[in-house]
Amino acid sequence: MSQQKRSVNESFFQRVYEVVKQIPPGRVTTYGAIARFTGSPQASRMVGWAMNASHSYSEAIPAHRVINRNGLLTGKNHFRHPRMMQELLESEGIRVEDDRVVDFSELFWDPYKELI
DNA sequence: AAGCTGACTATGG
DNA sequence: GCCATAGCCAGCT
Repeated sequence: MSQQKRSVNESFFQRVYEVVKQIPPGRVTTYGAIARFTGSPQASRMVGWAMNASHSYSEAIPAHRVINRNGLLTGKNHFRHPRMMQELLESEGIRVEDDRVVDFSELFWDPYKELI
């Protein structure tokens, strides 16, 4: 029973990680898009929570490629250094101005379209 | 144990 | 176009 419940929880986090891991370098996506793709359209907060928990995950999760729907780097404060998120993005060729991804709509990576 | 919080988002005024 | 509200749900107090 409890094992079943745990597997459900793992499934949600697992799915989030699986999606995030497949974001190509130089592209970004949103919490909402991942939440929709993982089956809980309104659970975008949980996606952020999953990113917070991604530290204890065995594999590296490119959490810096997950931003909010406005293209803002809302999660930067949760990195080891607040500027790390922007630096990682810029190292992939993404321009960031004032905590916002430039040309966000063009760089947006939609799991539904790209992942099928 | 019940309630608050939060790396969000959509909607309504 | 900004502010308030509500839905979501795991973890923390």
